[in-house]
Amino acid sequence: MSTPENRRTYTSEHPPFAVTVDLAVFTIRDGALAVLLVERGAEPYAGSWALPGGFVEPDEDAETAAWRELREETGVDRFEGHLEQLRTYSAPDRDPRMRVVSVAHVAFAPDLPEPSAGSDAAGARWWAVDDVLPGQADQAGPDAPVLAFDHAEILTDARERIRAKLEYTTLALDFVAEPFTLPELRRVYTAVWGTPPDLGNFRRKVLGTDGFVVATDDPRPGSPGGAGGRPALLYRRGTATEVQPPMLRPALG
Amino acid sequence: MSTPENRRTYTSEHPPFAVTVDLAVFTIRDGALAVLLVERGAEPYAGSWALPGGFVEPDEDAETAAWRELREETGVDRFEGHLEQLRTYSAPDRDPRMRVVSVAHVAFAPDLPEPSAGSDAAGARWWAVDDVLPGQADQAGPDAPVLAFDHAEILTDARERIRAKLEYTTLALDFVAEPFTLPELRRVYTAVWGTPPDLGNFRRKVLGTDGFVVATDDPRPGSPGGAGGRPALLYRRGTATEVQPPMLRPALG
DNA sequence: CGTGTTATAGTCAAAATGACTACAAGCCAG
DNA sequence: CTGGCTTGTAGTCATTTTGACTATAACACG
Repeated sequence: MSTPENRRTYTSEHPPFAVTVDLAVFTIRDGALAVLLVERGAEPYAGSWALPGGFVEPDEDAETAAWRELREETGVDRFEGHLEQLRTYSAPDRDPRMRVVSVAHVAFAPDLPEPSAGSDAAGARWWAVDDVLPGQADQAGPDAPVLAFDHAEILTDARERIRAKLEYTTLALDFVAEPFTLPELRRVYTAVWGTPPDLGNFRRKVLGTDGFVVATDDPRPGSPGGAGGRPALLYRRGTATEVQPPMLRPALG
Repeated sequence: MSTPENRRTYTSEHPPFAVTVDLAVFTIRDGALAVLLVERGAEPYAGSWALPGGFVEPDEDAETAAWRELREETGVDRFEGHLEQLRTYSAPDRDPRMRVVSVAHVAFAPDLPEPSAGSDAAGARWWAVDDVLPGQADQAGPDAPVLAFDHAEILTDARERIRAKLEYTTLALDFVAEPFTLPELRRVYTAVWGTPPDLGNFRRKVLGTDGFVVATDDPRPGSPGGAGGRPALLYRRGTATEVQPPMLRPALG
Protein backbone atom coordinates (compact mmCIF):
# COMPACT_ATOMS: atom_id res chain seq x y z
CA MET A 1 0.00 0.00 0.00
CA SER A 2 1.67 3.19 -1.14
CA THR A 3 0.58 6.64 -0.10
CA PRO A 4 -0.69 8.76 -2.98
CA GLU A 5 1.58 11.62 -3.95
CA ASN A 6 -1.15 14.17 -4.40
CA ARG A 7 -2.48 14.47 -0.89
CA ARG A 8 -5.68 16.27 -0.24
CA THR A 9 -8.36 16.32 2.40
CA TYR A 10 -11.83 14.88 2.24
CA THR A 11 -14.74 15.30 4.58
CA SER A 12 -17.65 13.02 5.33
CA GLU A 13 -20.60 12.69 7.67
CA HIS A 14 -20.00 9.03 8.19
CA PRO A 15 -17.22 7.10 9.82
CA PRO A 16 -14.53 7.38 7.19
CA PHE A 17 -12.79 4.29 5.95
CA ALA A 18 -9.97 3.87 3.55
CA VAL A 19 -10.74 1.05 1.15
CA THR A 20 -7.91 -0.89 -0.39
CA VAL A 21 -7.46 -3.99 -2.46
CA ASP A 22 -4.84 -6.59 -1.66
CA LEU A 23 -3.81 -9.22 -4.15
CA ALA A 24 -2.58 -12.73 -3.77
CA VAL A 25 -1.03 -13.26 -7.19
CA PHE A 26 -0.05 -16.85 -7.85
CA THR A 27 2.00 -18.52 -10.50
CA ILE A 28 3.97 -21.72 -10.83
CA ARG A 29 7.73 -21.36 -10.66
CA ASP A 30 10.13 -24.28 -10.61
CA GLY A 31 7.25 -26.61 -10.07
CA ALA A 32 6.11 -24.88 -6.91
CA LEU A 33 3.27 -22.53 -6.16
CA ALA A 34 4.65 -19.01 -5.90
CA VAL A 35 3.15 -15.77 -4.69
CA LEU A 36 4.19 -12.19 -5.40
CA LEU A 37 5.24 -10.16 -2.36
CA VAL A 38 6.57 -6.64 -2.02
CA GLU A 39 9.02 -5.50 0.61
CA ARG A 40 7.83 -2.69 2.81
CA GLY A 41 10.10 0.30 3.10
CA ALA A 42 8.12 2.41 5.55
CA GLU A 43 6.60 1.82 8.94
CA PRO A 44 4.62 0.03 10.03
CA TYR A 45 6.11 -3.34 9.23
CA ALA A 46 9.17 -1.81 7.53
CA GLY A 47 11.32 -4.63 6.22
CA SER A 48 8.43 -7.05 6.27
CA TRP A 49 6.84 -8.40 3.14
CA ALA A 50 3.30 -7.71 2.08
CA LEU A 51 0.81 -8.64 -0.57
CA PRO A 52 0.71 -6.03 -3.31
CA GLY A 53 -2.24 -3.71 -3.20
CA GLY A 54 -3.37 -0.15 -2.99
CA PHE A 55 -6.19 2.27 -2.50
CA VAL A 56 -9.39 2.05 -4.44
CA GLU A 57 -9.84 5.28 -6.36
CA PRO A 58 -13.07 7.26 -6.23
CA ASP A 59 -14.22 6.18 -9.67
CA GLU A 60 -13.28 2.53 -9.45
CA ASP A 61 -14.91 -0.55 -8.07
CA ALA A 62 -12.75 -3.02 -6.22
CA GLU A 63 -12.25 -5.33 -9.13
CA THR A 64 -11.10 -2.54 -11.41
CA ALA A 65 -8.67 -1.39 -8.77
CA ALA A 66 -7.38 -4.92 -8.42
CA TRP A 67 -6.74 -5.22 -12.15
CA ARG A 68 -4.96 -1.89 -12.14
CA GLU A 69 -2.76 -2.79 -9.23
CA LEU A 70 -2.04 -6.12 -10.82
CA ARG A 71 -0.72 -4.45 -13.94
CA GLU A 72 1.24 -1.90 -11.96
CA GLU A 73 2.82 -4.36 -9.60
CA THR A 74 3.68 -7.09 -12.06
CA GLY A 75 4.67 -4.80 -14.89
CA VAL A 76 2.62 -6.98 -17.20
CA ASP A 77 0.50 -5.03 -19.61
CA ARG A 78 -1.79 -7.64 -20.97
CA PHE A 79 -2.42 -9.92 -18.05
CA GLU A 80 -3.80 -13.20 -19.28
CA GLY A 81 -5.16 -15.02 -16.37
CA HIS A 82 -7.81 -15.07 -13.78
CA LEU A 83 -8.75 -12.62 -11.05
CA GLU A 84 -11.54 -12.94 -8.54
CA GLN A 85 -12.59 -11.48 -5.28
CA LEU A 86 -11.59 -13.50 -2.23
CA ARG A 87 -13.17 -11.78 0.75
CA THR A 88 -13.02 -8.58 2.72
CA TYR A 89 -10.87 -8.07 5.79
CA SER A 90 -12.03 -5.41 8.14
CA ALA A 91 -10.66 -5.88 11.64
CA PRO A 92 -10.53 -2.40 13.23
CA ASP A 93 -6.86 -2.73 14.18
CA ARG A 94 -5.56 -4.42 11.09
CA ASP A 95 -3.66 -1.27 10.13
CA PRO A 96 -2.31 0.75 13.04
CA ARG A 97 -2.37 4.02 11.11
CA MET A 98 -6.04 4.25 10.33
CA ARG A 99 -9.19 2.39 9.61
CA VAL A 100 -8.61 0.38 6.46
CA VAL A 101 -10.96 -2.13 4.94
CA SER A 102 -9.35 -4.34 2.37
CA VAL A 103 -11.08 -6.26 -0.37
CA ALA A 104 -8.71 -9.14 -1.04
CA HIS A 105 -8.46 -10.73 -4.45
CA VAL A 106 -6.85 -13.82 -5.86
CA ALA A 107 -5.11 -13.81 -9.22
CA PHE A 108 -3.09 -16.33 -11.15
CA ALA A 109 -1.44 -16.69 -14.47
CA PRO A 110 1.25 -18.71 -16.18
CA ASP A 111 4.75 -17.50 -16.77
CA LEU A 112 4.68 -14.21 -14.99
CA PRO A 113 8.10 -12.59 -15.20
CA GLU A 114 10.29 -11.51 -12.36
CA PRO A 115 8.61 -8.24 -11.40
CA SER A 116 11.67 -6.01 -11.47
CA ALA A 117 11.18 -4.06 -14.68
CA GLY A 118 8.26 -1.72 -14.95
CA SER A 119 6.79 -2.69 -11.66
CA ASP A 120 5.62 -0.26 -9.09
CA ALA A 121 7.21 -1.57 -5.97
CA ALA A 122 10.95 -1.57 -5.57
CA GLY A 123 11.58 -4.82 -3.79
CA ALA A 124 9.10 -7.18 -5.31
CA ARG A 125 9.72 -10.84 -5.92
CA TRP A 126 8.17 -14.26 -6.13
CA TRP A 127 8.22 -16.46 -3.08
CA ALA A 128 7.43 -20.11 -2.88
CA VAL A 129 4.24 -20.21 -0.87
CA ASP A 130 5.58 -23.11 1.17
CA ASP A 131 8.45 -20.89 2.30
CA VAL A 132 6.04 -18.18 3.37
CA LEU A 133 3.34 -20.24 5.00
CA PRO A 134 4.71 -23.03 7.12
CA GLY A 135 2.45 -25.84 6.00
CA GLN A 136 1.94 -28.84 8.22
CA ALA A 137 5.09 -30.18 9.78
CA ASP A 138 7.56 -28.60 7.41
CA GLN A 139 9.37 -25.71 8.95
CA ALA A 140 9.39 -22.29 7.43
CA GLY A 141 12.23 -21.81 4.99
CA PRO A 142 15.55 -20.42 6.17
CA ASP A 143 14.86 -16.94 4.90
CA ALA A 144 11.14 -17.06 5.51
CA PRO A 145 9.70 -13.59 5.16
CA VAL A 146 7.59 -12.02 7.85
CA LEU A 147 4.24 -10.98 6.47
CA ALA A 148 2.85 -7.56 7.33
CA PHE A 149 -0.61 -6.80 8.66
CA ASP A 150 -3.03 -9.71 8.40
CA HIS A 151 -1.53 -10.83 5.13
CA ALA A 152 -0.63 -14.27 6.40
CA GLU A 153 -4.29 -14.88 7.02
CA ILE A 154 -5.23 -13.55 3.60
CA LEU A 155 -2.61 -15.66 1.91
CA THR A 156 -3.75 -18.76 3.76
CA ASP A 157 -7.34 -18.13 2.72
CA ALA A 158 -6.26 -17.45 -0.85
CA ARG A 159 -4.33 -20.66 -1.10
CA GLU A 160 -7.21 -22.66 0.25
CA ARG A 161 -9.49 -20.98 -2.26
CA ILE A 162 -7.43 -22.02 -5.24
CA ARG A 163 -6.84 -25.49 -3.84
CA ALA A 164 -10.58 -25.97 -3.56
CA LYS A 165 -11.35 -24.43 -6.92
CA LEU A 166 -8.93 -26.72 -8.66
CA GLU A 167 -11.17 -29.56 -7.60
CA TYR A 168 -14.39 -28.49 -9.23
CA THR A 169 -13.36 -26.00 -11.92
CA THR A 170 -10.97 -25.91 -14.84
CA LEU A 171 -9.06 -23.14 -13.13
CA ALA A 172 -5.76 -24.94 -13.55
CA LEU A 173 -5.90 -23.98 -17.22
CA ASP A 174 -5.17 -20.41 -16.22
CA PHE A 175 -1.81 -21.51 -14.89
CA VAL A 176 -0.52 -22.90 -18.17
CA ALA A 177 0.32 -21.22 -21.46
CA GLU A 178 -1.09 -22.64 -24.68
CA PRO A 179 -0.39 -25.04 -26.07
CA PHE A 180 0.31 -27.26 -23.12
CA THR A 181 0.75 -30.92 -22.34
CA LEU A 182 -1.19 -32.96 -19.86
CA PRO A 183 1.89 -33.53 -17.72
CA GLU A 184 2.34 -29.77 -17.56
CA LEU A 185 -1.23 -29.39 -16.45
CA ARG A 186 -0.76 -32.09 -13.88
CA ARG A 187 2.22 -30.26 -12.46
CA VAL A 188 -0.13 -27.38 -11.70
CA TYR A 189 -2.26 -29.61 -9.54
CA THR A 190 0.83 -31.02 -7.91
CA ALA A 191 2.18 -27.59 -7.09
CA VAL A 192 -1.07 -26.19 -5.77
CA TRP A 193 -2.15 -29.21 -3.80
CA GLY A 194 1.33 -30.14 -2.66
CA THR A 195 0.78 -33.71 -3.74
CA PRO A 196 0.33 -35.16 -7.22
CA PRO A 197 -2.97 -36.57 -8.44
CA ASP A 198 -2.76 -40.14 -9.68
CA LEU A 199 -1.40 -40.08 -13.19
CA GLY A 200 -3.87 -42.37 -14.87
CA ASN A 201 -6.91 -41.11 -13.06
CA PHE A 202 -5.90 -37.55 -13.80
CA ARG A 203 -5.79 -38.17 -17.52
CA ARG A 204 -9.05 -40.03 -17.43
CA LYS A 205 -10.75 -37.16 -15.68
CA VAL A 206 -9.31 -34.37 -17.82
CA LEU A 207 -9.85 -36.16 -21.11
CA GLY A 208 -13.20 -37.51 -20.02
CA THR A 209 -14.65 -34.15 -19.06
CA ASP A 210 -16.20 -32.57 -22.15
CA GLY A 211 -14.59 -29.29 -23.05
CA PHE A 212 -11.83 -29.38 -20.45
CA VAL A 213 -9.02 -29.59 -22.99
CA VAL A 214 -8.94 -29.72 -26.77
CA ALA A 215 -6.38 -31.83 -28.60
CA THR A 216 -4.31 -29.96 -31.17
CA ASP A 217 -3.20 -31.16 -34.56
CA ASP A 218 0.30 -29.88 -34.07
CA PRO A 219 2.44 -32.43 -35.89
CA ARG A 220 4.76 -33.08 -33.04
CA PRO A 221 5.56 -31.66 -29.71
CA GLY A 222 9.09 -30.66 -30.62
CA SER A 223 11.54 -30.99 -27.83
CA PRO A 224 10.03 -31.37 -24.41
CA GLY A 225 11.14 -29.59 -21.31
CA GLY A 226 14.53 -31.14 -21.41
CA ALA A 227 14.33 -34.50 -19.76
CA GLY A 228 14.36 -37.31 -22.25
CA GLY A 229 11.18 -39.22 -22.53
CA ARG A 230 8.22 -39.78 -24.73
CA PRO A 231 6.96 -36.40 -25.92
CA ALA A 232 3.51 -35.53 -24.70
CA LEU A 233 0.66 -34.45 -26.93
CA LEU A 234 -0.32 -30.82 -27.04
CA TYR A 235 -3.67 -29.44 -25.97
CA ARG A 236 -5.47 -26.14 -25.75
CA ARG A 237 -7.97 -24.89 -23.21
CA GLY A 238 -11.52 -26.04 -23.68
CA THR A 239 -14.62 -24.03 -22.96
CA ALA A 240 -15.75 -25.96 -19.90
CA THR A 241 -15.41 -24.15 -16.60
CA GLU A 242 -16.76 -26.73 -14.18
CA VAL A 243 -15.64 -30.22 -13.44
CA GLN A 244 -18.54 -32.33 -12.30
CA PRO A 245 -18.10 -34.53 -10.36
CA PRO A 246 -15.05 -32.82 -8.95
CA MET A 247 -11.53 -34.17 -9.05
CA LEU A 248 -10.64 -34.47 -5.39
CA ARG A 249 -7.18 -33.77 -4.11
CA PRO A 250 -5.48 -36.83 -2.68
CA ALA A 251 -5.56 -37.21 1.07
CA LEU A 252 -2.54 -35.71 2.78
CA GLY A 253 0.22 -38.18 3.52
CA MET B 1 -29.38 1.73 5.67
CA SER B 2 -30.29 4.23 8.33
CA THR B 3 -28.49 7.47 8.89
CA PRO B 4 -26.94 7.82 12.31
CA GLU B 5 -28.66 10.34 14.55
CA ASN B 6 -25.52 11.83 15.94
CA ARG B 7 -24.04 13.43 12.86
CA ARG B 8 -20.53 14.67 12.90
CA THR B 9 -17.81 15.39 10.43
CA TYR B 10 -14.71 13.37 9.76
CA THR B 11 -11.64 14.21 7.75
CA SER B 12 -9.25 11.98 5.91
CA GLU B 13 -6.31 12.13 3.52
CA HIS B 14 -7.62 9.30 1.46
CA PRO B 15 -10.64 8.93 -0.73
CA PRO B 16 -13.36 8.52 1.87
CA PHE B 17 -15.74 5.64 1.69
CA ALA B 18 -18.70 4.74 3.77
CA VAL B 19 -18.64 1.07 4.61
CA THR B 20 -21.86 -0.77 5.21
CA VAL B 21 -23.04 -4.30 5.70
CA ASP B 22 -26.06 -5.68 3.94
CA LEU B 23 -27.73 -8.89 5.01
CA ALA B 24 -29.63 -11.52 3.14
CA VAL B 25 -31.42 -13.22 6.03
CA PHE B 26 -33.13 -16.43 5.04
CA THR B 27 -35.60 -18.68 6.74
CA ILE B 28 -38.19 -21.20 5.67
CA ARG B 29 -41.79 -20.06 5.86
CA ASP B 30 -44.73 -22.07 4.63
CA GLY B 31 -42.36 -24.45 2.94
CA ALA B 32 -40.74 -21.75 0.86
CA LEU B 33 -37.44 -19.94 1.13
CA ALA B 34 -38.08 -16.48 2.54
CA VAL B 35 -35.89 -13.42 2.87
CA LEU B 36 -36.21 -10.43 5.16
CA LEU B 37 -36.69 -7.08 3.43
CA VAL B 38 -37.27 -3.58 4.77
CA GLU B 39 -39.29 -0.91 3.06
CA ARG B 40 -37.45 2.28 2.32
CA GLY B 41 -39.05 5.47 3.54
CA ALA B 42 -36.57 8.01 2.22
CA GLU B 43 -35.04 8.72 -1.12
CA PRO B 44 -33.41 7.26 -3.02
CA TYR B 45 -35.61 4.28 -3.78
CA ALA B 46 -38.36 5.44 -1.42
CA GLY B 47 -41.10 2.84 -1.43
CA SER B 48 -38.76 0.17 -2.71
CA TRP B 49 -37.63 -2.74 -0.60
CA ALA B 50 -34.08 -3.33 0.49
CA LEU B 51 -31.95 -5.83 2.30
CA PRO B 52 -31.47 -4.82 5.92
CA GLY B 53 -28.11 -3.34 6.73
CA GLY B 54 -26.29 -0.38 8.11
CA PHE B 55 -23.02 1.37 8.60
CA VAL B 56 -20.01 -0.32 10.09
CA GLU B 57 -19.02 1.55 13.23
CA PRO B 58 -15.46 2.67 13.85
CA ASP B 59 -14.72 -0.05 16.38
CA GLU B 60 -16.37 -2.95 14.58
CA ASP B 61 -15.33 -5.32 11.89
CA ALA B 62 -17.85 -6.20 9.22
CA GLU B 63 -18.93 -9.44 10.81
CA THR B 64 -19.61 -7.81 14.15
CA ALA B 65 -21.63 -5.13 12.43
CA ALA B 66 -23.57 -7.78 10.58
CA TRP B 67 -24.45 -9.59 13.81
CA ARG B 68 -25.51 -6.34 15.40
CA GLU B 69 -27.71 -5.38 12.48
CA LEU B 70 -29.17 -8.84 12.43
CA ARG B 71 -30.28 -8.53 16.03
CA GLU B 72 -31.56 -5.03 15.53
CA GLU B 73 -33.51 -5.80 12.40
CA THR B 74 -35.01 -9.12 13.38
CA GLY B 75 -35.65 -8.20 16.98
CA VAL B 76 -34.20 -11.55 17.97
CA ASP B 77 -31.83 -11.36 20.88
CA ARG B 78 -30.20 -14.73 20.80
CA PHE B 79 -29.90 -15.49 17.15
CA GLU B 80 -29.31 -19.18 16.70
CA GLY B 81 -28.21 -19.70 13.20
CA HIS B 82 -25.48 -19.11 10.74
CA LEU B 83 -23.93 -15.95 9.38
CA GLU B 84 -21.14 -15.67 6.87
CA GLN B 85 -19.64 -13.12 4.56
CA LEU B 86 -20.87 -13.30 0.98
CA ARG B 87 -18.83 -10.79 -0.98
CA THR B 88 -18.25 -7.07 -1.27
CA TYR B 89 -20.11 -4.82 -3.67
CA SER B 90 -18.32 -1.65 -4.61
CA ALA B 91 -19.58 -0.21 -7.87
CA PRO B 92 -18.95 3.55 -7.72
CA ASP B 93 -22.54 4.43 -8.55
CA ARG B 94 -24.31 1.82 -6.48
CA ASP B 95 -25.59 4.50 -4.10
CA PRO B 96 -26.36 7.87 -5.74
CA ARG B 97 -25.75 9.82 -2.54
CA MET B 98 -22.16 8.92 -1.91
CA ARG B 99 -19.48 6.35 -2.26
CA VAL B 100 -20.60 3.29 -0.33
CA VAL B 101 -18.87 -0.03 -0.23
CA SER B 102 -21.02 -2.82 1.14
CA VAL B 103 -19.84 -6.07 2.63
CA ALA B 104 -22.76 -8.38 2.03
CA HIS B 105 -23.50 -11.26 4.37
CA VAL B 106 -25.78 -14.26 4.30
CA ALA B 107 -27.63 -15.44 7.38
CA PHE B 108 -30.22 -18.09 8.07
CA ALA B 109 -32.07 -19.57 10.93
CA PRO B 110 -35.19 -21.54 11.68
CA ASP B 111 -38.41 -20.06 12.93
CA LEU B 112 -37.58 -16.41 12.82
CA PRO B 113 -40.59 -14.42 13.90
CA GLU B 114 -42.39 -11.75 11.96
CA PRO B 115 -40.03 -8.81 12.51
CA SER B 116 -42.57 -6.28 13.70
CA ALA B 117 -41.86 -6.13 17.42
CA GLY B 118 -38.53 -4.82 18.59
CA SER B 119 -37.16 -4.48 15.13
CA ASP B 120 -35.39 -1.44 13.90
CA ALA B 121 -37.05 -0.83 10.59
CA ALA B 122 -40.71 0.10 10.44
CA GLY B 123 -41.90 -1.80 7.41
CA ALA B 124 -40.01 -5.04 7.57
CA ARG B 125 -41.39 -8.37 6.50
CA TRP B 126 -40.57 -11.74 5.07
CA TRP B 127 -40.90 -12.26 1.37
CA ALA B 128 -40.87 -15.52 -0.50
CA VAL B 129 -37.66 -15.35 -2.50
CA ASP B 130 -39.46 -16.66 -5.55
CA ASP B 131 -41.76 -13.64 -5.41
CA VAL B 132 -38.79 -11.29 -5.27
CA LEU B 133 -36.48 -12.90 -7.78
CA PRO B 134 -38.28 -14.08 -10.87
CA GLY B 135 -36.68 -17.48 -11.26
CA GLN B 136 -36.71 -19.20 -14.61
CA ALA B 137 -39.97 -19.06 -16.42
CA ASP B 138 -42.18 -18.24 -13.48
CA GLN B 139 -43.31 -14.67 -13.47
CA ALA B 140 -42.70 -12.39 -10.57
CA GLY B 141 -45.51 -12.47 -8.04
CA PRO B 142 -48.43 -10.07 -8.33
CA ASP B 143 -47.12 -7.76 -5.63
CA ALA B 144 -43.47 -8.33 -6.41
CA PRO B 145 -41.39 -5.75 -4.60
CA VAL B 146 -38.87 -3.60 -6.39
CA LEU B 147 -35.45 -3.99 -4.87
CA ALA B 148 -33.37 -0.93 -4.15
CA PHE B 149 -29.75 -0.35 -5.15
CA ASP B 150 -27.98 -3.48 -6.34
CA HIS B 151 -29.83 -5.63 -3.87
CA ALA B 152 -31.36 -7.86 -6.52
CA GLU B 153 -27.85 -8.86 -7.52
CA ILE B 154 -26.82 -9.43 -3.92
CA LEU B 155 -29.90 -11.51 -3.24
CA THR B 156 -29.31 -13.60 -6.33
CA ASP B 157 -25.73 -14.24 -5.30
CA ALA B 158 -26.82 -15.05 -1.76
CA ARG B 159 -29.39 -17.58 -2.89
CA GLU B 160 -26.91 -19.28 -5.15
CA ARG B 161 -24.46 -19.42 -2.27
CA ILE B 162 -26.82 -21.25 0.03
CA ARG B 163 -28.04 -23.50 -2.76
CA ALA B 164 -24.48 -24.56 -3.41
CA LYS B 165 -23.58 -24.92 0.25
CA LEU B 166 -26.49 -27.23 0.89
CA GLU B 167 -24.82 -29.64 -1.47
CA TYR B 168 -21.54 -30.10 0.31
CA THR B 169 -22.18 -28.96 3.87
CA THR B 170 -24.66 -29.70 6.62
CA LEU B 171 -25.88 -26.13 6.45
CA ALA B 172 -29.49 -27.22 6.18
CA LEU B 173 -29.34 -28.07 9.87
CA ASP B 174 -29.29 -24.35 10.63
CA PHE B 175 -32.73 -24.03 9.10
CA VAL B 176 -34.46 -26.46 11.45
CA ALA B 177 -35.11 -26.31 15.16
CA GLU B 178 -34.21 -29.29 17.33
CA PRO B 179 -35.48 -31.86 17.50
CA PHE B 180 -36.45 -32.30 13.90
CA THR B 181 -37.58 -35.04 11.56
CA LEU B 182 -35.94 -36.09 8.34
CA PRO B 183 -38.95 -34.99 6.30
CA GLU B 184 -38.62 -31.56 7.91
CA LEU B 185 -34.99 -31.47 6.92
CA ARG B 186 -35.87 -32.56 3.44
CA ARG B 187 -38.32 -29.72 3.15
CA VAL B 188 -35.40 -27.35 3.68
CA TYR B 189 -33.65 -28.75 0.65
CA THR B 190 -36.87 -28.60 -1.30
CA ALA B 191 -37.45 -24.98 -0.41
CA VAL B 192 -33.91 -23.82 -1.10
CA TRP B 193 -33.38 -25.78 -4.27
CA GLY B 194 -36.89 -25.37 -5.56
CA THR B 195 -37.14 -29.06 -6.23
CA PRO B 196 -37.19 -31.99 -3.82
CA PRO B 197 -34.33 -34.46 -3.53
CA ASP B 198 -35.32 -38.06 -4.02
CA LEU B 199 -36.83 -39.32 -0.81
CA GLY B 200 -34.96 -42.57 -0.46
CA ASN B 201 -31.64 -41.29 -1.65
CA PHE B 202 -31.93 -38.31 0.66
CA ARG B 203 -32.38 -40.51 3.71
CA ARG B 204 -29.55 -42.75 2.64
CA LYS B 205 -27.22 -39.81 2.30
CA VAL B 206 -28.16 -38.05 5.53
CA LEU B 207 -28.18 -41.19 7.64
CA GLY B 208 -25.11 -42.56 5.91
CA THR B 209 -22.97 -39.50 6.51
CA ASP B 210 -21.30 -39.84 9.89
CA GLY B 211 -22.26 -37.07 12.25
CA PHE B 212 -24.83 -35.42 10.03
CA VAL B 213 -27.77 -36.17 12.32
CA VAL B 214 -28.09 -37.97 15.63
CA ALA B 215 -31.12 -40.10 16.42
CA THR B 216 -32.93 -39.22 19.63
CA ASP B 217 -34.45 -41.58 22.14
CA ASP B 218 -37.58 -39.52 22.45
CA PRO B 219 -40.28 -42.11 23.04
CA ARG B 220 -42.52 -40.95 20.27
CA PRO B 221 -42.86 -38.03 17.99
CA GLY B 222 -46.17 -36.90 19.39
CA SER B 223 -48.50 -35.47 16.85
CA PRO B 224 -46.91 -34.54 13.56
CA GLY B 225 -47.45 -31.38 11.65
CA GLY B 226 -51.10 -32.07 11.27
CA ALA B 227 -51.52 -34.24 8.23
CA GLY B 228 -52.30 -37.81 9.06
CA GLY B 229 -49.54 -40.21 8.37
CA ARG B 230 -46.88 -42.28 9.98
CA PRO B 231 -45.03 -40.14 12.53
CA ALA B 232 -41.38 -39.56 11.70
CA LEU B 233 -38.48 -40.20 14.06
CA LEU B 234 -36.78 -37.28 15.74
CA TYR B 235 -33.16 -36.28 15.27
CA ARG B 236 -30.71 -33.69 16.49
CA ARG B 237 -27.86 -31.97 14.70
CA GLY B 238 -24.63 -33.91 14.43
CA THR B 239 -21.16 -32.46 14.55
CA ALA B 240 -20.27 -32.99 10.90
CA THR B 241 -20.04 -29.86 8.80
CA GLU B 242 -19.11 -31.29 5.41
CA VAL B 243 -20.88 -33.78 3.22
CA GLN B 244 -18.42 -35.68 1.12
CA PRO B 245 -19.19 -36.63 -1.60
CA PRO B 246 -21.77 -33.89 -1.94
CA MET B 247 -25.48 -34.37 -2.29
CA LEU B 248 -26.23 -32.80 -5.64
CA ARG B 249 -29.40 -30.90 -6.27
CA PRO B 250 -31.62 -32.57 -8.85
CA ALA B 251 -31.43 -31.24 -12.38
CA LEU B 252 -33.98 -28.53 -13.04
CA GLY B 253 -37.15 -29.80 -14.61
C1' DC C 1 21.57 -50.12 -29.65
C1' DG C 2 20.19 -50.79 -25.22
C1' DT C 3 18.54 -48.31 -21.18
C1' DG C 4 16.33 -44.92 -18.57
C1' DT C 5 12.58 -41.71 -18.64
C1' DT C 6 8.21 -40.15 -19.49
C1' DA C 7 3.59 -40.59 -21.80
C1' DT C 8 -0.40 -43.28 -22.92
C1' DA C 9 -3.75 -47.30 -22.39
C1' DG C 10 -5.84 -50.33 -20.25
C1' DT C 11 -7.90 -53.47 -15.99
C1' DC C 12 -10.64 -54.44 -11.84
C1' DA C 13 -12.75 -54.32 -7.38
C1' DA C 14 -15.13 -51.04 -4.39
C1' DA C 15 -18.09 -47.12 -3.66
C1' DA C 16 -21.81 -43.94 -4.81
C1' DT C 17 -25.59 -42.69 -7.50
C1' DG C 18 -30.30 -42.47 -9.47
C1' DA C 19 -34.57 -44.54 -10.10
C1' DC C 20 -37.65 -47.53 -8.22
C1' DT C 21 -40.72 -51.03 -5.41
C1' DA C 22 -42.38 -52.97 -1.12
C1' DC C 23 -43.64 -52.54 3.65
C1' DA C 24 -45.04 -50.12 8.18
C1' DA C 25 -47.61 -47.14 11.07
C1' DG C 26 -50.59 -43.67 12.38
C1' DC C 27 -55.13 -40.77 11.22
C1' DC C 28 -59.91 -40.41 9.68
C1' DA C 29 -64.49 -41.75 7.82
C1' DG C 30 -68.13 -44.24 7.83
C1' DC D 1 -63.64 -51.10 14.66
C1' DT D 2 -62.36 -51.54 9.85
C1' DG D 3 -60.62 -50.12 5.64
C1' DG D 4 -58.53 -46.70 3.12
C1' DC D 5 -55.44 -42.63 2.92
C1' DT D 6 -51.27 -40.44 3.97
C1' DT D 7 -46.64 -40.31 5.08
C1' DG D 8 -42.27 -42.54 6.71
C1' DT D 9 -38.94 -46.37 6.41
C1' DA D 10 -36.38 -50.23 4.05
C1' DG D 11 -34.72 -52.32 0.55
C1' DT D 12 -33.30 -53.56 -4.68
C1' DC D 13 -30.51 -53.03 -8.88
C1' DA D 14 -28.33 -51.41 -12.97
C1' DT D 15 -25.05 -47.73 -14.06
C1' DT D 16 -21.41 -44.48 -13.19
C1' DT D 17 -17.10 -43.09 -10.81
C1' DT D 18 -13.60 -43.83 -8.27
C1' DG D 19 -8.86 -45.40 -6.61
C1' DA D 20 -5.14 -48.26 -7.21
C1' DC D 21 -2.50 -50.70 -10.36
C1' DT D 22 -0.09 -53.02 -14.56
C1' DA D 23 1.37 -53.00 -19.27
C1' DT D 24 2.94 -50.80 -23.47
C1' DA D 25 4.72 -47.00 -26.54
C1' DA D 26 7.94 -43.38 -27.86
C1' DC D 27 11.74 -40.71 -27.47
C1' DA D 28 16.87 -39.01 -25.64
C1' DC D 29 21.30 -40.21 -24.56
C1' DG D 30 25.46 -42.43 -23.82
